[in-house]
Amino acid sequence: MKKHNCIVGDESVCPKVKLSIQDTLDVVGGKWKLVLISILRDGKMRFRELSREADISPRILSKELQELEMNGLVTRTVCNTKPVTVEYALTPYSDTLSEVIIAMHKWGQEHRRKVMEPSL
Amino acid sequence: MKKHNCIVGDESVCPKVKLSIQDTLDVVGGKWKLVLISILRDGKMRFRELSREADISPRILSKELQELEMNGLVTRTVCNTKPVTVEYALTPYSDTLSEVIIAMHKWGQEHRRKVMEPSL
DNA sequence: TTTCATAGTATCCTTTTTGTAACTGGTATC
DNA sequence: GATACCAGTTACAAAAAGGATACTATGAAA
Repeated sequence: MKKHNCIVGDESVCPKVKLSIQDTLDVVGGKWKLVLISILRDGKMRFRELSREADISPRILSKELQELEMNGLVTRTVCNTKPVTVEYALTPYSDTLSEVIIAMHKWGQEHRRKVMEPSL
Repeated sequence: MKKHNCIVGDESVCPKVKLSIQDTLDVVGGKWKLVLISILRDGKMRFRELSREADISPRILSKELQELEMNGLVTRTVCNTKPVTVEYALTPYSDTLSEVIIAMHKWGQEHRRKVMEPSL
């Protein structure tokens, strides 16, 4: 079978792929982060909007956004509006996740199509 | 901001991206599935091997493999060997996940590189 | 003054996930 | 027979994730 181009030689199989995937999952794993990012790709959004859009409770949303902010994927901007509003937007760095998001988007679509096939 | 090509018109933002991502996460979300698939891309492997390779306990591994098998991503083959061995291998369908896995692999590598940057 | 909207936080609870350790059953080896 | 390896399963525990509800604080509108 095809081996990956692996710089470090070791035990039996290169650990880099496994590690890389795990690193990625550490940052955008879980139920919500990629969903939130994919929603924010349509443009910045306020807290409540995002909450409604993603159908996620404030508590979880708050936590997820903090984590995304910590990892430099999202910015939080407080606006001087009538009731103070807060805008969340993607950072340029988050663009590096485009491939991942697009790939998952495409796969999800195709998979649904496949699963929906009439009793094949 | 750019809108996605959306067939169904609705509330405010197209739900298809969100749904597609969630569909994907339903199948390969969680801590292990993508890791296991990425390991199996190097070739079929037996239960214990996989357990050691991924550093995952038999209980979890068993459950994850069952779910992957249910979703048509992995095959389970019992071999008539001295002590019975069981081989797990990827299905052709799992190849459709290549883009996702490669994208996550690349991103994880790049992200680690970025995070490791000496006190930038 | 009461009410509503904003952006969260606090509290409590349930569900899901993950892990550990021990154990089954089969075959082979010592 | 005792031991060891394989592929799991079972029972139990711990932790993480997720969710519901209520609440804070601010300011504007009714």
